[in-house]
Amino acid sequence: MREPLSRDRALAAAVALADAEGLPALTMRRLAADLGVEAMSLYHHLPGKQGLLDGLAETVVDEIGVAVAAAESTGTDPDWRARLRRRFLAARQVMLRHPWAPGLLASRPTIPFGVYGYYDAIVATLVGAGFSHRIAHRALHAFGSLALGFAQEVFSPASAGGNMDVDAVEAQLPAMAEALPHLTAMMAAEAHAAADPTLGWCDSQVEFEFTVDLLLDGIGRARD
Amino acid sequence: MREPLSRDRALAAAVALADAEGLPALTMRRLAADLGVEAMSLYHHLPGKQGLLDGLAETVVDEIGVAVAAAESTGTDPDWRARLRRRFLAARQVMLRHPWAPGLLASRPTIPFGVYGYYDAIVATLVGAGFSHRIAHRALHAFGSLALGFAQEVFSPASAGGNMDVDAVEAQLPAMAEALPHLTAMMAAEAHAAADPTLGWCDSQVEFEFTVDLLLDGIGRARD
DNA sequence: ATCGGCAACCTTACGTTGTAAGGGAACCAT
DNA sequence: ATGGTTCCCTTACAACGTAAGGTTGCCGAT
Repeated sequence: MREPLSRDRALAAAVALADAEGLPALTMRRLAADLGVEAMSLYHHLPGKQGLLDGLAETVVDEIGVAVAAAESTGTDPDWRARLRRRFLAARQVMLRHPWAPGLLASRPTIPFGVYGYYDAIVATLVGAGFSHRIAHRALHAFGSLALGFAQEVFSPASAGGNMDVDAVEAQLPAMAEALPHLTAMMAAEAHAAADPTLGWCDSQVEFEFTVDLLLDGIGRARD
Repeated sequence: MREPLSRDRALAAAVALADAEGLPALTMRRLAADLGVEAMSLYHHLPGKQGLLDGLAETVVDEIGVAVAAAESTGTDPDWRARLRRRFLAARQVMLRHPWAPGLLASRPTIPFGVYGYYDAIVATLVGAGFSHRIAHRALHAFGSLALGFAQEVFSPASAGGNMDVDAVEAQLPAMAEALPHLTAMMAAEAHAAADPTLGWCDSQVEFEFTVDLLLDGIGRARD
């Protein structure tokens, strides 16, 4: 006899399924099948599909929590910039493991509980570094999704579920080239558009860190 | 006899429906009903639901295009900062009219065509102001969704579809207060959490402009 | 040993979604 | 008048989330 189903077992299977085949593949019937169980059995442990997705979001946020805690414990750097930077980069590692997570978090109508704790720690760091509440508040907004490890990449919404059809875009590129001289020139100069696709087209580690540093510099200046 | 259906008429009705009742209400049958037509008739003008959503995204982006063009023509300010700022704020006005647009754009697996033109103009402005292609590229990533008029607000995903249940959050706030001292203190000091909800909790014009200025300052410094 | 109760799980069924397949009516050029 | 084209409708199906109720097997109490 198999061990009884449980919320945790269901959520773990859901994460695995989403990792392997994407969020759209996560259906009640499919998840139940993966667990060797009938669809309706899930309802004894999860309050419906929305509850499942909420649980998924919660799981990811918790995973960010432990990743950040681990990163925090490596160095006791008192510099607020370094501390926040480490947090954001640690969060990003989690997002890289779960490409569906950004889209999921953005789609949830309710905020996973752990996010509040995460943001509280950020505010604590800022206030402890001499920031006013006002600037801290604006900093939170300015960070936006970066604090959780992902950038809203309009250029590469592949993270939002399915994979983008690179070939299709590539095919119509020549046609657009002459209509978009500056973009074309920039892409030619930066020719890593197709290479290095981690969370999307160009969302490489370099871009992410550049933006983080830009923002940290900015709010640091806003404090003074 | 009513005038024949058309792609444009369908898209216009889709925008109106999404504006009035949100993206989830936009179903093929419902849209057809609004047009006084049967669901399958839409397939003669639109390639399925995905095609409809693509068309919707395209429509919004085009709307941003005209809004930006209008804003651009008001002043011939040669300052790149002012020009970009005006663009972003104009784009934001469009997003405020269509709260579902950010979520839609983020969920689309393919990039609406007009976005390329929009970004090309941004690059043109930057390069014209002496930016290297490298910095221009990073600037695009740093701007992220801000260039299109919205911020990835993890604090207020109400824009992603339904409305957030403010009361429910309000109810559990006291319980979290002691666990989140810094967040609580900040919210008390900034007590406009519930007030001024344009695109969400705190995403007011002020926050948006603050972030825009932060980024423009930052990339300006990165150029030098 | 028997019974009641209680989980956990399954079976069936319904409404809603997107959409494939084909039918019919109006128009238009020949 | 006729054949084709365009536009729209009718019917049907598979997949989804889930409401309602049935079945199994274990438990402690009698």
